[in-house]
Amino acid sequence: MADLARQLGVSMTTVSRALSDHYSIGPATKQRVQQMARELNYQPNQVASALRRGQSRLLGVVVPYIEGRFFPAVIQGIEQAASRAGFSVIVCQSHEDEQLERRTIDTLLHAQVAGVLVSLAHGTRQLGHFEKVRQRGVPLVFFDRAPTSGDTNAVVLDDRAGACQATRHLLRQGCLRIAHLAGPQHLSIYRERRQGYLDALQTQGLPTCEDLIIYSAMTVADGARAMHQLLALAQPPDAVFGAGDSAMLGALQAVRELGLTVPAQFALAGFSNEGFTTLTNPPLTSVDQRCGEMGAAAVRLLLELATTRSSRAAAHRVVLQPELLVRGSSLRTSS
Amino acid sequence: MADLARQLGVSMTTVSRALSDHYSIGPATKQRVQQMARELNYQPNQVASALRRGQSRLLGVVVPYIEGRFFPAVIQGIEQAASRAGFSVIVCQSHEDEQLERRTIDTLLHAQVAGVLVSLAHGTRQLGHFEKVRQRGVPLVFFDRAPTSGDTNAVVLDDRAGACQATRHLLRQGCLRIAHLAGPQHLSIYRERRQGYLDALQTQGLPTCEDLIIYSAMTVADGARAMHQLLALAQPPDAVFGAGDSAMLGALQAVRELGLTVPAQFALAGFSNEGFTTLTNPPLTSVDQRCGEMGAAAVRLLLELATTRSSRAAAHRVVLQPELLVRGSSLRTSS
DNA sequence: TTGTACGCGTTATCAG
DNA sequence: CTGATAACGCGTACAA
Repeated sequence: MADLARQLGVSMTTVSRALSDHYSIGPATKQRVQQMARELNYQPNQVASALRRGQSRLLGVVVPYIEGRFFPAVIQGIEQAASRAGFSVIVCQSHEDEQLERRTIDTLLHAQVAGVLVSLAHGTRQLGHFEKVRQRGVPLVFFDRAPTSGDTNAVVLDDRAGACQATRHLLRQGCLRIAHLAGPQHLSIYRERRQGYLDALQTQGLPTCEDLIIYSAMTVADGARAMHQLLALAQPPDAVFGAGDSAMLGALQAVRELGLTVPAQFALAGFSNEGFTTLTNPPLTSVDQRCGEMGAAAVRLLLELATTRSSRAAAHRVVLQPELLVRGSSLRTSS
Repeated sequence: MADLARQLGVSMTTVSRALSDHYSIGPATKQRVQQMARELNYQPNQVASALRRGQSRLLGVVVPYIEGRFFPAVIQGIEQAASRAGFSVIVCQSHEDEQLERRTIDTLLHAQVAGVLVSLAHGTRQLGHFEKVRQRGVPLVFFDRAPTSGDTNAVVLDDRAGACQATRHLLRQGCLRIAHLAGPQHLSIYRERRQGYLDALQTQGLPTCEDLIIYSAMTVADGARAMHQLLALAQPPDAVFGAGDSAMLGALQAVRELGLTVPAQFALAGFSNEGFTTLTNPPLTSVDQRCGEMGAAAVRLLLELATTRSSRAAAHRVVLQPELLVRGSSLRTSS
């Protein structure tokens, strides 16, 4: 920067201001400085800048893990939105461990990140480390897995609406008795999805029957097992909505092995739009979680907070509507 | 830090040195300082440290994309190894675009990363941006997709050996005529895998037949199509080794629809150990790419370079051996 | 509108 | 073994 100033016969202050587009610099000077900066291929030292301002152009992201489809896709969205705004992204994993989560938050704060995006580990109970973030004035946004207490900024999915949509779709396809594969009910996403399923039945004035709801850990094997159980009932269902795609994969395999044709005799719809849903035969109808949009929305919210920091206004909570992707496992040609 | 020094009645210099375990500090003093640091919950400002030393505790990672199974798994390995060594990780995507790749490298250099790990975008031809990294004295390691010119540090997989291993496994299972689903031959990984397949046949003294090799883009549909073609031959094969798992998924579906039992009448083995390989029926035998080990090895190599920077010794090239995971699609009970 | 001077929190250098 | 001091590169209050 000193070189630049000398070459132009101005002070470093002027250079600094011209490059950061400060208002008190004449347009002519600005032009000259920026021109020369390009010529000399000047690269501002972001570390020095971060030290001086106490804040970098880095966003920290904490996720439970980065395998599977969901989190990479969200990170993808975060990355894109961030880079558009001139930020880079540090990704850390909590491995579903509260202790590690606490440590990664520390790491990020030390790196002077300009903001933190978090999806909670399942085990997390104490939220003290996030309080610390707030105290340092670093904006904080949760996505997907947010604390239930309402005074936090978060971007979440409307699981209930998605489940309702999927179930109603099955009804519209002419299904009369729809079963549900439910996940562990201590996780809110699975509670919500079950509730959405019930909503859909109730708005149609249909009876809900606990025999048609099977609870499990939602593995492939669980899904297959559940179908064997359901199809052995006196009044077996003619469709199933599952709260996760893996279980639905097992369900699909089981249904076909039991000799039913899909979707004519039995229809299926899942949740999450996993990668393999398009690979099965027939492909699985599923509820997409809008991963990319979620990431983008989280960044937007974060940057908004960063600029209007003063306003201690009520916490924002963005609720994304999922999208039902209808595929062969539920689409009857008649409709 | 000033507080710390005052409380202990020593200088900041001493504190700094004690905390970084400098040799010229008495063990007793070290103890006292570190004790007090813990008590006051002192957190060194990494940004200031980075500014002063011209190097941070950040590693930059550039990958083409983070969707799918492979790269997240490698990043996982990188993250783990890095955090063990006290480094954090910035992940950037090149989106298979040379221009973007160049820009991410700049971003990382500005962030003063201590090292850079790169998996090349497919389109990259000019390697000038990497030369720049070297000039700044920042250690650079490629993983998986490395430049062909030999003077670079890289961790790669022995695709040829993996393919050979898989093919030999099929031979040992009693298969006599093994076909191959090959990928685009302008990509070295697919060339290598084809070669490994040929190696296996040749070492067994078996003839190789171009009719049994089908070239495609390796999609699910390609795999199915290929099987229809192969099984219509006058002398159809009794097994197939595919250079990618997606194609093998299509192949498996096609084979079963044509009425053959797997693995008794027809055996299959794929490459990459994708997530869905355990979900098919029967599960797919596949060659695992040791993603985690690759990440860890890359970090190890990088840190090694960082310490022995002076030595302009020959570039290291670590070649990882893949691991064949035998599953139901190729395992005959007789064996 | 521009320039001067100081400080952000560390660490390297040199002197004790 | 320890301490004083300068410097890393930038942003900003204040003076001109």
